[in-house]
Parts: sequence; C-alpha cells; structure tokens
Amino acid sequence: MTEAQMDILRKNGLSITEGRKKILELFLDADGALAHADIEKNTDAAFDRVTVYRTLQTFVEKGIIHQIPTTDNAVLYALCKDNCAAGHHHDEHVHFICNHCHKTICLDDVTVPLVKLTERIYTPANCYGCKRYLQ
Amino acid sequence: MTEAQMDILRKNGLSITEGRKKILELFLDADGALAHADIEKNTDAAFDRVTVYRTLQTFVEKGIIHQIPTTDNAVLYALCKDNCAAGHHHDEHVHFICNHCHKTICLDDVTVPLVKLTERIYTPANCYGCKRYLQ
DNA sequence: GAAAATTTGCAATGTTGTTGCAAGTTTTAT
DNA sequence: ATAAAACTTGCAACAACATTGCAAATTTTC
Repeated sequence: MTEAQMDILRKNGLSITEGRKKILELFLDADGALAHADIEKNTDAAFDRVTVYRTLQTFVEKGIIHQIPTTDNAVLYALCKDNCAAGHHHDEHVHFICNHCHKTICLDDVTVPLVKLTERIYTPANCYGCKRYLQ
Repeated sequence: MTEAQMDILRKNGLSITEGRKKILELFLDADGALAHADIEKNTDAAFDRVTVYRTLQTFVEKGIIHQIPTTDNAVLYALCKDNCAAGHHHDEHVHFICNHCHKTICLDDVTVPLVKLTERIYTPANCYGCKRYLQ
C-alpha cells in the first residue's frame, strides 16, 4: 500500500490499521463492487467478521465507499469516485449488474433523470403525504 | 376481493388460497411498496411467516410483483404495472423514496438511460469478462 | 366426491448483522 | 523515546432475517 493510499485514511481522520489498509486495498484493486463475504474470502479470515462490518460501516460514514442495494439480501460496497464529504455522498449514479457473473459496476456517468412531480410526490425529497413536514 | 382480482391468480396458474388473496389485496390497496414485515403486520399473524415468504417469492416468479432493493437490507415488493410475463419482468423504472416517511413509490415512467459501452461492459446484459458466454 | 396436485404450518437450521466489554494497537503529547 | 490517552479489534453472546424438509391441510381435477 502506497503513502498516497494511506493518505485516504489519514485525510478522513482514521487510524491506520492493518485491517483498514487491507480492506481499502481490496477496493482499490477491485474491478467491481464487493460484498462483505468477498472481503472475508480475500483476507483469509485474518480479521474478525465484526471488524469487517465495522470497517465497512466506517468507510461508508467517511465517504470512502458507498452502498449498493441488491435484491438478493447482500448489500454491496464500492469506492466513491470523487471524495465524498463525510456524511454527504454524491453518488446518484446507476449500477450495472452482469447477467452472467453478477459483477456489479458503478456507471459514474449515468445518472437518474429528474423526476416529474405527480400527485404522489411533492418535491424531489418528500412524498405527498409528508408535505406538511417540509419547511 | 373481486373476481377480476382473483383472475390475476388464475391467469398465473396459481391456486386460490386465503393467503394469496389477502396478500394480493394488500398490494392492490397499497400506495407504495411493501416489505415482508409490513405484510405480517397487516395480516394479524393469520399466516405463517414462511407462507408470506413463499407467497412473495411465487408472486415475483410469476411477474405479479417485483423486488425493490434498499440500502438497509430490507427488500421491498411492489405490483408490476403491466402484466410482466412469468420470469420476464420489464420493470426497468426508478423508485422514489421519501426522505421523511421512507415510503417507496414506483415511478413507472422514469426509466434509466441507455448505457454506453465501455471497456468494462460488453452489452447491456454482460460485462466484458463474460462476453464469451454471449451467443 | 375421491384422488391427485398443490399449499401451508411447524420445527429445525442457516445466514447475516449487532452489541458490550476487555485486550490490543495506534496516536498524541511530553 | 515513552507513557498516557484515544481508538480499534476480537470474542462471545445475541437478535433478526431467511431457508428447508416434511407431514397435515387445502385446493383443484376428473
């Protein structure tokens, strides 16, 4: 792991530990998104399952990686392309999932079109039933 | 439940049972998407948890409902707008999630833009590593 | 209305994710 | 360089969610 890569951890105020270095490296080397299980497989059980969960959680909070929901009950994780500010992800892109191998790839340039308001949606943020909560 | 609604089950080659009628009715009445937990709540535990799982699975297979992934590891389900052929969903639309109440609504008219081929994607169906599996 | 086919419920089991706390590691400050 | 403070990890226990096999019950077919 290079100094530049460790800086990703430093800049986010994270201690540099073996686990975080290894897991960040996996993401930097990965072509697609990774599941918790992929990470366990690729670390030869060097780290506790709980540590992997907590590391992923921390990386998400810091904006280093983002979550990708799937229909098969296994959230995937992938590097944020730009440096997402802590707690302020801006990764409104689309994900491609291969029909054959199910590899999941961020299509950072493909974003979701703007949404037209309907009687069910009040703004791009709240549904009609909730409009009273808007300021 | 009307005859027309029961026809949805008949047309899909499903036996008409109390559980299926009740769960289908819930979807027909629902404004947004439903989670497994929502269904259990709204049936007063009249059906076994396993039955609910199996009914949802059957409905997905038959194209009556489709799955909506979420980042909090709780797959949601919603009615397919058009009659999706069994095993051939055509629900490539976007889902709106309310910031406040988290109600999830299908935006059937908002679809994802076409994907440009890149060195990682071979067709809209397979990734580059898998192109050898294409016919 | 009886036989065949399908569906359900129960019990057991598997998988995935979370929490508290003591021990270990990293960072900070001297 | 080193000790104290801050943070991270692993373990064990637990909780939530999901799946499977099989016998009993229901639905459909004839």
